[in-house]
Parts: sequence; C-alpha cells; structure tokens
Amino acid sequence: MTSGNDADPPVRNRLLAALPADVYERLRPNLEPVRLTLGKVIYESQATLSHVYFPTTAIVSLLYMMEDGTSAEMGVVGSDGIVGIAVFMGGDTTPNRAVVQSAGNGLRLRVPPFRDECRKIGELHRLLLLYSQALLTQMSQTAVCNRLHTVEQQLCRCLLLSHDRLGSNELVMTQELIANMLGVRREGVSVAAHHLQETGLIRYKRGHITIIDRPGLEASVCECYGVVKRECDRLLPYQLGAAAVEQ
Amino acid sequence: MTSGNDADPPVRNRLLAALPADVYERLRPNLEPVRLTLGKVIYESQATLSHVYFPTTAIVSLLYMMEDGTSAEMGVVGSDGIVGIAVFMGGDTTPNRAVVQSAGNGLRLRVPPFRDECRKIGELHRLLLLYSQALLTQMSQTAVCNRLHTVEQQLCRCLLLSHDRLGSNELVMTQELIANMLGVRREGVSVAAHHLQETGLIRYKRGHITIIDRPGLEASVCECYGVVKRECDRLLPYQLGAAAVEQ
DNA sequence: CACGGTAAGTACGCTGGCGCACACAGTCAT
DNA sequence: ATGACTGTGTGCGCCAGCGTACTTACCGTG
Repeated sequence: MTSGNDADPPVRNRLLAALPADVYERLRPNLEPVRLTLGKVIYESQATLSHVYFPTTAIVSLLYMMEDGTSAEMGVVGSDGIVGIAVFMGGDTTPNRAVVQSAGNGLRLRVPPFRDECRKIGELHRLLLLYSQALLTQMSQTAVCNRLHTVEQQLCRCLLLSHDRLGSNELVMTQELIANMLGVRREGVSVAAHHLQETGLIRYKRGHITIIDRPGLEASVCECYGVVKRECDRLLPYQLGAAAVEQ
Repeated sequence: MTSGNDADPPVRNRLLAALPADVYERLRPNLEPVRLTLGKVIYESQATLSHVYFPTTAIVSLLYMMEDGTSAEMGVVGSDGIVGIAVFMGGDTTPNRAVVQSAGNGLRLRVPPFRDECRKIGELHRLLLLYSQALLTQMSQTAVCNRLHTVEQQLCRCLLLSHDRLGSNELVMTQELIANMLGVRREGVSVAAHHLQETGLIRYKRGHITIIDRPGLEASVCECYGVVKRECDRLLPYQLGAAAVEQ
C-alpha cells in the first residue's frame, strides 16, 4: 500500500527507503519533490538550512570555497545519503557549500519536521548516525587521496563515485566542473581524461563522458575508492526499496 | 564533592567536563586513567575497540596507512575530544589507525558502559553528536589543505593544533613524526621548520620544538586552521571544568 | 670518554602539477 | 550560414615536493 512509495518508482533514496513504513509514512506528507539542476547551490557555507535534501537521481558535491575563490571537494552525496547532515548533528551550519554536480531529482524536507523525527531516536536516528560515519570515512579518505595520489587516479575515483550514484554509463559533466571539484586545473583533467580515453576506459565529448570499461577504471583508481566503497556498503547495507518492497 | 573530580586536577577532558554531574558520576567508576606513551597505537585500522579514550594531556593522531606503508593524518584528538567515536556512530570500526602523537595521560572507558550511557540519549549523546560534526569539519578541511597548501603552511597548522591541545609552548615531536603525520617527506619538514626558525616563529632542537611567536604562526598558517578552530569553538563552547566547578 | 644511534641539514636530478597563452571544435541562437 | 560561446587540446616555462644519498650534530649508554 503506502501509496507514497509507488508514486513514480518506489523510494529512490536509499536512506528513506530503508526506513520502516511507519516512520516513512510520518515523513511522507512533508516530502517535497524537487528538481536539482546542474550547478544549483543547495546551501551556502555558514548558511542556516531551511530544508534537508534526499537526492534520488541527482548527485550533490560538498565543496569548500577558499577565500581566493578556488575550491575543493570534500564529499559527494547521491541517492545513498542526505544533504544537510549538520542539522542532525546539531551544528546546523557547516563551512562548506553543497552544489549539484549532476542534475536530477530529489526530495526535500523542511527542517522542523526532520528534526522532530530525529528527536524520536528511532530508526531514522540510527541510520543517520551510520551515514555520518560513512561520510566521515569519505571525507577522511579524500584527505588522504589529495595528499598522495595523482590527478588521473582522482579522476578515476570521481568517475566511479558518480557512476555508482547514477544508473547510467553516461555522465553529464564538463572537465571544467571536474577540475573545480578535484581542486586541480582544467588542463590537468583534460590530459588525464585524454589518457583514459586512449586507454579505452572512457569516451567523452563536450560534457558527456561515457564509461566503457568499468573494471579497467577500478584497476586504475587508487585504493581510496575501494576503502570508502567497502565502508559505505558495510555501514549502510540497505538496498533500494527496502521500505518499498511491500507495495 | 564529586571526589572523582578532584582526584588530580578536576576533569581534564573537556568532553567529560561538560557532562552534568549525574552523568559523570555514572561513568566515573568505569573511567580508568591511562598513560599514553609516544607512538602507542590506540587502535588499528578495522580493529574492534575494547575501550574509548578521553585524552587529557595526550594528543592522538588519526592516520590512514596506505598499502605501501606511507601514511597521512586525517584528524587530531586532544583533551577536546574522544578517540573511538565510531563506537558511538554505530560502525564500531574505522579504516584508520589512532596513534599517540604527544605523550600524556587520558581516561579510558570500556565500550559496554560507554554504549549504555550513549543509549540513554542524554547530554553525552548530544555532545558526541556535536563532536562528530567538529571532527567532520576537521577532516574535510584537512582534505582541502592537503590539496591546496604548502608543506610550510601545513606545518604551521600542525604546530598550532598541537599547541592548542597542550598547555605548554614546548612540543615534544621529531620532524620525522611530523612528516609521517602530514604525509610528506622528512626533508620537506626539515626545510620548512628551518625556515620558521629563521623567521623567529619557533625554535627547535632534537625533537623539542618551542613556539616563540604564536601570532606569527597564525599569520603564516593557511585559512584552514582558523576555519576548524572557529567551528570547534562554536560547536563545543564548553570550558574545562564545567562539571568540575562545583567541587 | 668514546661510541653508536637518532635527529636534522644539504644537495641534485626528476616529475607532477601550476599558470599562462592560444588554437581548435562542437553547439546554439540569430 | 554566421557568429558567439562554451568546451577541449596543446605547448612552454616554472616550482614544490619527491627519491636518494650522504653529512653533520646531538644525546645517552657503556
């Protein structure tokens, strides 16, 4: 039943989908579908949030903007997570910016009902704690990767992260965008991407990147990708549709 | 009264000190003082923890060890925090290693009583959530810093972080140790330290570094340090002895 | 006091990535 | 079709940091 779950494909956000039906039903009336367009800033550094977002088909990047305007990514959120975890943690704001990295859809929830549900200390609370740890792992591994690995390895990581969070083999993102996320020059991305194309792992054309040989990418990426992936799978073993199964 | 608080100076860990007296009293019988010697590994990557640690005068570094043996720091915990936050978050293990970076004391608590108190969803729970956000900020900013800043800037950051968590102006740490933490070569640290000494900001001699001009260091460090510091102060505004005041 | 070990200084060639400048190629609106 | 714009390719000099190798200085121990 739970008609909310079959409005369109079930619940496309894994965090929401993993909720017990009763919790989901309480949230459902407040969940508002939103279109997340490429480049949209979901929240600014230090801004008080009005909503938290559950991406479904969109991918959101958490960036830090330096005073001089350069930026670097610290984490990525897709259908596996939530944008605005700081509300859950109690700090409400963060020093980073959330930007849509791949256009798509999501659901958003105003902060008051979200907070109410968190305070009930039920399954949502437990899942969010686990998700926090997953995000912590992702960010810390990003730190390591930034220190020790090459642009090409990081490009592979970026592509695999995006691929995981997207159904398709075709990613819509320019090299310029990737450069901003990785915190490197566009030219550096250009060279690395060119190389991956020559090796036959990807193909691309003006903002469209196609993943051809995913195992090959996995062989080229640094260990950081695997560490984060395994940790996420371990911490959040829920599958899409766990709550939506019983429709 | 609360004799636990005046055994030695009050409660030297800010997280513990911020607890209400009744919560602290519940934990106190299980808190065991421990000496944390330089280089001691508090927990290994992927290891199940038997205790969580509240450093008082020690400083603990969270490192990721690459498969090839090189390492990089992702965070630092001193008297402001707890080592083993993964137990609170529910994942129990993490892919990193906790190593004592500056010898000193701490209190440790077996996991079962810690978990019991967390489950009560009281002040400890609230503080740990906030601390998690502070750690998240620290790690994400480390990622940014690793990407964009020079070894010298990062050395300044490292020195300031240590100075904040220590009473003294004298840090006991070799350049080799710092190199491992920052994930750079020892020679790089050597050159940077030499430069800071020439500029008159620090002085050092065989594993002993003295901070001479703290404002000067703050002027040389990148913005990352300030971002993390401000965020920690904002999230965890408690002072040492908040719970110990009423002795 | 001599010795051995650990900490720190120095040098040199190499390379990855930066900054800059510019050429070229799809794509879209007029 | 034309032109403007955006996305990509390439080249060049430069520099920070790496890897390696070796020296020097300090300290504790026997």
